[in-house]
Amino acid sequence: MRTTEYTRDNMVDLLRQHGINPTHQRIEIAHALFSHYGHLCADQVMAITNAKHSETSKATVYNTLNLFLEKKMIREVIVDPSKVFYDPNTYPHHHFYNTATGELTDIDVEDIGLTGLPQLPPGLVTEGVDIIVRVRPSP
Amino acid sequence: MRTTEYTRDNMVDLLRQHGINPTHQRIEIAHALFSHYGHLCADQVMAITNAKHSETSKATVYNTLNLFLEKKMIREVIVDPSKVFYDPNTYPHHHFYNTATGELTDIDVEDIGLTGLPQLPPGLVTEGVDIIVRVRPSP
DNA sequence: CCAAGGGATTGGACTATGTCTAATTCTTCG
DNA sequence: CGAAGAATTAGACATAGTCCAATCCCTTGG
Repeated sequence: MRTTEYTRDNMVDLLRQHGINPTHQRIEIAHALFSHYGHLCADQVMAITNAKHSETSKATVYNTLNLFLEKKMIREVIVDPSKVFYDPNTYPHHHFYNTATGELTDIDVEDIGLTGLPQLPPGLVTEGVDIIVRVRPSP
Repeated sequence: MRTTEYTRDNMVDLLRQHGINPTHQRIEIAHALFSHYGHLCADQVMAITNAKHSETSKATVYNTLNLFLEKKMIREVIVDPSKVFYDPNTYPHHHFYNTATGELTDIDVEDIGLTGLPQLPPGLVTEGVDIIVRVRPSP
């Protein structure tokens, strides 16, 4: 578990560590993602970065999120057909997804035991395993 | 594993078993899903049902797929941010997802051992557990 | 300091998936 | 037959995300 504070200076370092040129917009977007440690979607990221003064366009938000993904600085979580969540936690873990509220909660990878994955067809390699536990309020 | 043939007559029975009034369009859509045993998305379903004569509108395709989901006659698989796959196999199982080709392959639930799911916060119940193994061609 | 070049950002048009609505058609049944 | 209710429809609409050409900005060399 990370204990770093998510200052803008630390964001600059983080970006550099991932080979990303730290620009104003990228710093703000990284800060939004990491300081609201959680699971934001693109429009939430945009709302947060533009809360005070509108300074980042939709195109840049999407460009930047995709750049972060490519450089593996963040991860995407696909649980809702209508939008992608971006997860600043790249340490292996899984998720509870509350289908009523849309809330995502982490499950530590240590907490789940997974055995007996079938062999892959030849010529394929595993990119990752996502476990999503869909939950809802009891009736 | 089902061995039934997916004739239109059998589709009528299947619809009735799920409390769905079997209309022409619903029979065709069920037939498309079950005879192409696999994982289709809405536009593929529409293309198949309208292959010979165009007789089913986009609205009906979506209405019907959502009705089938509601009645638990099929399942949705959310792995691609841009579209939903519909899965006629409602027996518990998981998926390989080939991120390069978009291909989905079933993993029998018996083949995977899953232990130690963390306790749910009170007031929540589990709807289901989806395991997605993302794979890609080895480089 | 200035100018050039290249990367970053931008508005806005565009695409694709999916939803909504009001009008129409189909089916059922007295 | 005729009324009522269910199903279907075309097309407008909503929304997430992509694309592109124009502009901006930052760095570097002279």
